[in-house]
Amino acid sequence: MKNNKDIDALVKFSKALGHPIRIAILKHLATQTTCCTGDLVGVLPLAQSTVSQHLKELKKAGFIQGEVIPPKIKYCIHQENWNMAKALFQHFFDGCFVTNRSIIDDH
Amino acid sequence: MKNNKDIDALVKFSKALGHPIRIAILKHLATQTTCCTGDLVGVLPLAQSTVSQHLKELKKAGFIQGEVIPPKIKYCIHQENWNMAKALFQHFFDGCFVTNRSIIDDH
DNA sequence: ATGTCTTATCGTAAATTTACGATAGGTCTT
DNA sequence: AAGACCTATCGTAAATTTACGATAAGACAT
Repeated sequence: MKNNKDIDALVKFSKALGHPIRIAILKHLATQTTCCTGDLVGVLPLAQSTVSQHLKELKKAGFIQGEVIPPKIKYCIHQENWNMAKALFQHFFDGCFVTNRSIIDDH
Repeated sequence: MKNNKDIDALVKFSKALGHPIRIAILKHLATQTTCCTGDLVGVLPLAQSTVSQHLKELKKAGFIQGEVIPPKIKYCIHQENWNMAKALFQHFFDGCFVTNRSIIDDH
């Protein structure tokens, strides 16, 4: 946790994880070999537009990616970013007790 | 990540981490042997009431605890819950991928 | 008791998030 | 070209979050 970019990333990831539906989506995606919006709509107690909105948030955070397979869109975990998020949280919880300088900007 | 209680806890922790000021507070608390509200107010670009509000959120999430040492209140990381959060995130990022079928079964 | 110091809470406005139905867009099939 | 299918986006209302100043609450000192 050395710079502001890491903090921003941590905040970004945390925000995305801060809703039970999005956790559910990620867990579902992680256990499916293939999964499109419609599948999630069928499982979640939400309107299609709302599910799409949550998918958009997860995509914006970098957790997932979509692949167009007409007429559907297959979603899956963005493995690289997933690992990055995992490392960020890990370092935060571990390394929060090692170095720190300025509270706002620890260059 | 077996039940809803874990998911709720994960969401609760994620929400608390979903704001840069709160990350800054946690990082600051983690490196101070002692730290009260006033110290944080002096360092953060926010009003006292706002800092107090963020501290309340962090306390609600379980990340921190306050000890009254008149006339101040000393805050510190709630170690037990901190470790619990760490474990939760770890299991979430790890355990979401107990199986990797992509090698055996494409799409 | 009064005043001081520190922090929490109240009241509020502005911004953001969440949810929905309706609609638009893109691709394939006929 | 028309229709069917799937998903994203738009417009929106309700709920939540964030920030502030003002005020209250608690403990000590005078």
